[in-house]
Amino acid sequence: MTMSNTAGRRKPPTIHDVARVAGVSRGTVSRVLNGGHYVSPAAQEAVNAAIRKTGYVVNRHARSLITGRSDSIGFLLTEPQEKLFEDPNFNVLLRGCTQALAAHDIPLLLMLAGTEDERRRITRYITAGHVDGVLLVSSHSGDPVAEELREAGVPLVQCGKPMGLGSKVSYVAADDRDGARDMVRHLLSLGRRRIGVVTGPLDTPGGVERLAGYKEVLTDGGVEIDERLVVTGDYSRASGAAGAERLLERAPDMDAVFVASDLMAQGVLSALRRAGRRVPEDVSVGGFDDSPAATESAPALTTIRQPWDRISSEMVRVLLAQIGGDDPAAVILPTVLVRRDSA
Amino acid sequence: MTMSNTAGRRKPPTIHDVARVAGVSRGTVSRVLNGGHYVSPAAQEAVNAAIRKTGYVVNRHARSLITGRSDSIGFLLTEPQEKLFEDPNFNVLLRGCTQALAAHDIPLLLMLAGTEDERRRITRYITAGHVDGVLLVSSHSGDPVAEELREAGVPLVQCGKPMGLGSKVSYVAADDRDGARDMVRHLLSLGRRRIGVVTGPLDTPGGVERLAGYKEVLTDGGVEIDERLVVTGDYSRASGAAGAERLLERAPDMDAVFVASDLMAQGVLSALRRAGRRVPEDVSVGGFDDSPAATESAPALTTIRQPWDRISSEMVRVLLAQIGGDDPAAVILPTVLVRRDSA
DNA sequence: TTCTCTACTGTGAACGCTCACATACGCAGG
DNA sequence: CCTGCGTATGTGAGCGTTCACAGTAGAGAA
Repeated sequence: MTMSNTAGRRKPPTIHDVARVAGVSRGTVSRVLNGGHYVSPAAQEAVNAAIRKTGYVVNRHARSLITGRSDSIGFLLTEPQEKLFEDPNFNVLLRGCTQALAAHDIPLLLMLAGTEDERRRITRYITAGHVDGVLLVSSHSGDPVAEELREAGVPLVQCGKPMGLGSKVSYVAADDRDGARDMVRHLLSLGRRRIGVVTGPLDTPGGVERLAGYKEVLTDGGVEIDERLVVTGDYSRASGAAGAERLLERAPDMDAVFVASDLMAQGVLSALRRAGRRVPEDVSVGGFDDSPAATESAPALTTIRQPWDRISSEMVRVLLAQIGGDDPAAVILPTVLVRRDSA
Repeated sequence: MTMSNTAGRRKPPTIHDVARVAGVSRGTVSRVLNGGHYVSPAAQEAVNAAIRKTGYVVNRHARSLITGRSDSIGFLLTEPQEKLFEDPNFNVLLRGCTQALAAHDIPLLLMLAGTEDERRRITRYITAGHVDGVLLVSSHSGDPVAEELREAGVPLVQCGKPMGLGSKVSYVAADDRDGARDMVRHLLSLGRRRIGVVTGPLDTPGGVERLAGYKEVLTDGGVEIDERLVVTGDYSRASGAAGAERLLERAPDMDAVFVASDLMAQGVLSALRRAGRRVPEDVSVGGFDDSPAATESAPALTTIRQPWDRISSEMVRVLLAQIGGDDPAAVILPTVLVRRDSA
């Protein structure tokens, strides 16, 4: 990393310049910059005018050097990174977090830890205090990064419920179980009784919880659980198609499928079409996520909307609170059933 | 932005600690950290051992304060941000840039400038010198951000050829025109003669260039340009469907379509299906991008692959070179025709 | 020897900011 | 009158680096 100084950019004004122009001291300028307590209205105004006039922008490095915080936070993805391309939710989340942080004037550092090497590098970077906190996307269980960061005392908020022991780590998640309940209840209300399910990976809380909601509602509704109607996918489109094929093979009388993600549901739709089943006439299909893909499929997917915009803003809120000294917190947000054509 | 210091994180070791442990001075440690010139092998080794022992990580803020560079770069998206969700290429690009930078130990700051407010805030942030350079994604013409940053002397690399006057701004782009040529040549080789085109927005270089390639090959091949076979889309799936409908209406004898993006091509495929045309029997369809969507559609899309991984790494290379003092550079990378089922 | 040159090492200053402290100015109460 | 207190302001120190400069030591040349 060798970068020489760039020619043609002139030195930006410092707090000193502002103080001189405003006719006050550095201290007063600094106080105005940091909330304006103990500053007379006259000085306040003079400083603000001087800031406008000089075009002053605070030098965050100098500030960080003394405050010990970086005023920046990391967005860390430890999933294998193909997920980045397959899952549209990731985009919504990343955008939401970036904007929520921007509102606090905090830059977001994007960190991708696909390989072991990257993981080590990033862990060092974070624990060295170069970010004040971390927004973590990592649904798989046993992720050592989360544990390592937690032990190092780095403020941390996970997206989605962590699997491990209820270790004291903050997280924000949609109510997976309740969303699944809503969908399966909806399928029941349509008169369906042979309801299949394509779950997510069962080492992810989303996979487990959505399956649990499915079983709960069926049991409560007096429908017996048939394990032939339960298959596991990995949230990919292909695994959805494969899952549907397996379901049709094991339970040809299936009249509905609850699919734990929209992407998988797209695969399910293709497989059903190939098998000659009409959706929703022969088989109702319910997805999960309300991703953009949901409206693009034919027929449009009935699905469970996860409130991604709220998830991202809550993640940021919880993280900043934790950085401010609050205890870790768990936030679970309600989902919404979105009725379209597939069920 | 108020963040109190977090409890429970202890002070990281400084260059002083390393020097003490290694039995040398700060200066020597600093020299080892910055390339190790004029350091004896013995001192070198002692310092490295001390670094390992103490777990020292350089404090980038202190370094930046004196060097005047931030050793971080910004990834700036000025497109309306729905593009972020619709366009899978964006993901590939973002990931590629992050990783290419990671190899240089440079963090990437994600900046989204959707609104006017955000634009101003981000421009201030950048011109204040808080990043050493900017990777810019902004295909629309007349983007004032690019101009503003250029005037401020901020090293800048655009993704895609900028529209404006050949102003001296670096960019990295795929060879749009040549890619279009390849595809249309391919369609001609299949015996198609009534070849329609759904272009991108004509205020983007991609839109213009791909259309130019299309016209070039037809003219060279002795096929007369029929303006009824030319419609303009906006890279969205919906605009592809609408475009195909308009084409069919104006030229029912169309036997092929070159679509300027895979996403639009998906819309075209749906529209053709709805109109009862078989692909590729009745109408051949050629896309552009080779996005993940290309293999997911039915039939799988014949398309032009843009070398996104190389685009991102070249963007980073060019930007770092420019930060190092090099002149702005333009890089144009070759595309590849990927034959699948749709043509 | 003495002088120069090269390779290496240590030291003080400075980067731009915040924080703790000192100070100054009313204005109340004793 | 002095004391005390709350508000408002200025000042010095120091955050952890790098950089320029001043050395030091040893080798080779005069």
